[in-house]
Amino acid sequence: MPDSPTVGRRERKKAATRQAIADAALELFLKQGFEQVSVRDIAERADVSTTTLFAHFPSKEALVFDRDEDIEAELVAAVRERPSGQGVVEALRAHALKSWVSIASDPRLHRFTALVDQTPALSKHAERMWMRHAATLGTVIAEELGRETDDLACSALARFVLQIPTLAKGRHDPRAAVETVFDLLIHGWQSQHDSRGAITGSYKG
Amino acid sequence: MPDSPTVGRRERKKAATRQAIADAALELFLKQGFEQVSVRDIAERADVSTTTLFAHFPSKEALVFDRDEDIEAELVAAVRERPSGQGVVEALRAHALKSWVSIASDPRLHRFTALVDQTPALSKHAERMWMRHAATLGTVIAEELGRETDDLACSALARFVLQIPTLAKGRHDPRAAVETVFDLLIHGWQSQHDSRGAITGSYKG
DNA sequence: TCCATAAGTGCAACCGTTACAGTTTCGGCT
DNA sequence: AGCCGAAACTGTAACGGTTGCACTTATGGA
Repeated sequence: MPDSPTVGRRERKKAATRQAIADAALELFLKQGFEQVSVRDIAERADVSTTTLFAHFPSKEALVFDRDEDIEAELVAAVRERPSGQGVVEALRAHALKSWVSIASDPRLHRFTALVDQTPALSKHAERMWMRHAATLGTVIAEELGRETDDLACSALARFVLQIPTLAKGRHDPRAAVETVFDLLIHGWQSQHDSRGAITGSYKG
Repeated sequence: MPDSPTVGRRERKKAATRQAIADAALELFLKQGFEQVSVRDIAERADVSTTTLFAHFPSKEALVFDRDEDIEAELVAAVRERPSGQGVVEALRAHALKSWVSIASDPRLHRFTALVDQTPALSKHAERMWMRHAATLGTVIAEELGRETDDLACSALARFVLQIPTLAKGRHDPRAAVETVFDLLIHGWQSQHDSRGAITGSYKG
């Protein structure tokens, strides 16, 4: 019994097909580049019809991010199952450091991250992926805090936190970048007073 | 002399062509819906070839946001030409209230905003538009404050501020939403302590 | 055992987008 | 005034992502 109970042959085959498609896609993309591979090539390699391919993935770009749903689930879990007494922001910070940063800097995934970074269509898609999760995350945060589902502070927090992966990407020290931005979110930009120039000056300062 | 000097016939004709295309597009989109109109229809209506159409606009979606560049220019100007002594954040807040909020709630533009809101491809494109401006805005802010071009606090501020249009859209009081989010950016989420639940609780709180 | 239904197939078409090779139109320069 | 290179524009054809459709096959539950 390879899986959890009540998983019939049908579902296993479906998962296998999906995985075969994702694997074929990644392999071809890494070898030839995203633009150089057509969905028909991928379907061929995975031995399915293009119709089936699009039954499993909504677009060519989505083939690369097949763990999309898991990532959202982990994000939600990080907030929902945080240690009692821990604030939502701290839970998100911990999750960001543990999951995003280490994944992004894992040398085994370097070829993957390079592929995404070097392909505009994929970077674009990744960015939109995070924003799609923002709505979900926003309602989860609101729920956790007992606020209205569409509470503005919660929606804003969700959107801003999910900008962080994009913001940290490509920095020499992504970990430090994540920490810095979380500190900014917590304390606000008024704390940005230094000798050079204040971000939040008052009128006639 | 209809324009500024040194504007020859060539440039005027080019601008006219561009405008004709944008006008044709908007007219058809409003009448029949974005998906129901093909770029060939639009080109036909504007009496140009589809090749010409794509020489002026990079995509079908972009036909709707032909003021894109002006909007970015205004954004940059709002920061660069702010009253002396005014903080960057305050300048952005003022610009948001003056330009974005009033445009978004202008009844004359209702059909336009409704079109965008009801067409996923267009909402998506609008959101990406703002993010494209984030890079520019980030460097301008950094420049104004005499920081490194890629200063993290500046990049983050730019991205977050440009989330605000999306965040405020669809709220019953967009103006209040803008104000609230700017206050959050300035003071941070630690200020979110109320009787129900603190966003930034500490461990073992 | 039988059947409703989900998964997969193959084909054809739609449509956004681009390459290409050519023509017309300007604007600067002599 | 007249020439020339560049810019704007054209028409056609193709490419490739995506979808609709009618159909077959396999599966799990009744």
